[in-house]
Amino acid sequence: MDVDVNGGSRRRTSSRSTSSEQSCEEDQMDLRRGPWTVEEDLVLINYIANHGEGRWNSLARCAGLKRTGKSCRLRWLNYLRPDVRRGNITLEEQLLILELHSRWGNRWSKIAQHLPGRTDNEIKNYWRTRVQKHAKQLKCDVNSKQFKDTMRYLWMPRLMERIQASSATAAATTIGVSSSATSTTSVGNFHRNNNNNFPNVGTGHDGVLVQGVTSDFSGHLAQINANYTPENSSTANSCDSLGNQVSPVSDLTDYCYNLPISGNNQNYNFQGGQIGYFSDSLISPSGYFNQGLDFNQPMDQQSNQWFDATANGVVDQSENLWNAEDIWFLQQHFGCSSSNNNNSM
DNA sequence: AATTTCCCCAACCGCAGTCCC
DNA sequence: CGGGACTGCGGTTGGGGAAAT
Repeated sequence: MDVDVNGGSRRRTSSRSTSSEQSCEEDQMDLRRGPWTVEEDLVLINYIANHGEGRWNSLARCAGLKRTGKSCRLRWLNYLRPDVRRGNITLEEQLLILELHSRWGNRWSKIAQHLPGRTDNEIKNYWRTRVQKHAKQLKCDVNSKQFKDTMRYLWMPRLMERIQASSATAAATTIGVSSSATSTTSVGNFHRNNNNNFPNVGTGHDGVLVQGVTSDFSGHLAQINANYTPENSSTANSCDSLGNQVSPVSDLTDYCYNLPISGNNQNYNFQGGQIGYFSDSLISPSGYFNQGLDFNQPMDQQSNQWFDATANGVVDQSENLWNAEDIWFLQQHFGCSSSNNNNSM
């Protein structure tokens, strides 16, 4: 991401308008807009390869591109730059986006700094198309506490569990041992590790005070990301036709999550990865687990009618963040009603 | 098969911040 | 110090492909 890492990238190192730049200025008439052509891309790539980036307005003129400097900059940074990472957002990246967005809000460029190769535009699009869509499905405002808690207590733990599961599977595969998602790896055993080598999260990076829920969760993130690179991501192990990495499970959709849950109000154990850290490090959303529900009662006995409807495919579980049990849970605890059988977009 | 609707994402726009003259 | 030029950021739009009807 293009940021003022040292406060100096915007600093002009030469006088505003050199003679060579001025000689180019007559080329700036009838500016083009809209999609870039292959020829334009090549011109821009070649010019930057020879002259470097920056000074976008003069670059556009001198390269002979009938584009604004802003357009050239955007095209380069979001598409042509060699280190732009293409393909689906991986689970790790999704988790990181959710975590960082919960901390910083719509600071896309800042979030993008922590996802190498991803652009602010891409993250922004991801958020708008995926996250906000699910908020609408739940008829929650994406900025509401309800939805944020939903992300924190359902979505993010789920992501972590999926990452754990795929990591365990990959590891077992590597050593030739069959494995299942019920690995002995316990998410609940994660603890803040300030020695992690993922420096950007969980350790007060950027002057952000990381504490409480965020702190501990960031510790988990740090663990997850300590060994993460785009190359070794457990979920980025396939490629599309262009050779770009594509996550086989890039969305929060198809995972069958196993409730019911422990009846303890805050010791909220999910099958699979053990999410016992809720009781220690995460603050239970007020009252969410404390409404007298019998979690030990089978889900389908509690909500037969609705469950049947979802099980019959009214809810497209392959494309929804929330499976039937989740939505039931959300209805019970958050007052969010599912709109999966319609489209509120 | 044709049409409509939905969804994704590249690109644009406006604004604010920064730098230099 | 003010103003113009430039850059970067976040919000928004619209084209095109996919899915649904």
